[in-house]
Amino acid sequence: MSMNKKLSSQMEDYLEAIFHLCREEGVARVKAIADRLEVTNPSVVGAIRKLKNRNLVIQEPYGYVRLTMEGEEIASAITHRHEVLSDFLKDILGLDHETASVDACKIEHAVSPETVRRLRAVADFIKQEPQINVDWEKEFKRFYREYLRRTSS
Amino acid sequence: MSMNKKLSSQMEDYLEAIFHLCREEGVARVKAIADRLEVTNPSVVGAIRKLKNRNLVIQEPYGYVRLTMEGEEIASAITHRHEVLSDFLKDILGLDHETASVDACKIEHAVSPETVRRLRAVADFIKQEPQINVDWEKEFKRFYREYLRRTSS
DNA sequence: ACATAAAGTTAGTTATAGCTAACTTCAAGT
DNA sequence: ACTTGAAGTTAGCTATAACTAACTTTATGT
Repeated sequence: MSMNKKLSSQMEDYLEAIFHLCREEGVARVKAIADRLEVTNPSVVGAIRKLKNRNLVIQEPYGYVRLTMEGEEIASAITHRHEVLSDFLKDILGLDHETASVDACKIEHAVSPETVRRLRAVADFIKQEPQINVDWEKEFKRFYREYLRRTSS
Repeated sequence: MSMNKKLSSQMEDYLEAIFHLCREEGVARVKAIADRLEVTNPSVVGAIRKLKNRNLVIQEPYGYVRLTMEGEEIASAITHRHEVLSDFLKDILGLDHETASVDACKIEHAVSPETVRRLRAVADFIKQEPQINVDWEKEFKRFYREYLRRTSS
């Protein structure tokens, strides 16, 4: 059903924000969405109108914003992508939490499902595989320090 | 000097296309850029006008398009990002060349320089580190097959 | 050399997505 | 109950980046 043209990265961001606000506060308000995404209220209103037309959100006039079942499905898929990416950036690349989350936000709109699956698998492989008997965090950190020294000179 | 507001991903794509065409054919033509990016001639003309205003390309009227020194620098940085990503997707995640290149094209506009450096370092680490005495391609492929079997059920 | 095709260009339209300013509705506080 | 401020909304503007249609310039084939 619901003829599904791909969502723009902006619309994905709105969906994701609404998803998290509903989790955290039970409900999403225009103002809260605007604050989270650092845009103005009118921008949020415009975005919600589009998402309503696609049957991804519901909103009683002047009131709460909630995800429809379909919106919920899409939003949790996006959130999953975000988490896989952010975990990979933290656990494998060793980025700090903040940088990992910011980078994941940008990348999450660009990666294919197949790449997400494989990124997750690589992270699991490195962490679980007994043949890789290396303290990844420690050893990669050491390697990366040396790597920077070599390439910056 | 050239006050450097960040380029949009579209402008990055144009620069990159011009860069490759100049490499491959010595020179870039509007038509060739349009074909490569699958857009129309007027779109290319508009993009070139913007890049000219930023002093990133030169074009004699009705003629060839070439990169300025500054354009060349930026374009090769973008190309480098693309190659690191595409290598990582191929060599570490095991994606086929085509998928890796397409995905790299989309991701390359989103990743921070720090993440690119670390992705490259991880690829080198896995390939070079003697402590990881694993035939990565073979072992990860095996792991991923099993991983898919587990998670799809 | 000249007609014709190909390439480049311009003008004008569309869609997305942001903004400000101005207005409406809702919720409190007194 | 009424005022006031916060939240939601609308209208209208801006910028980016694509498109088509129509025009100009350049290149080519006979």
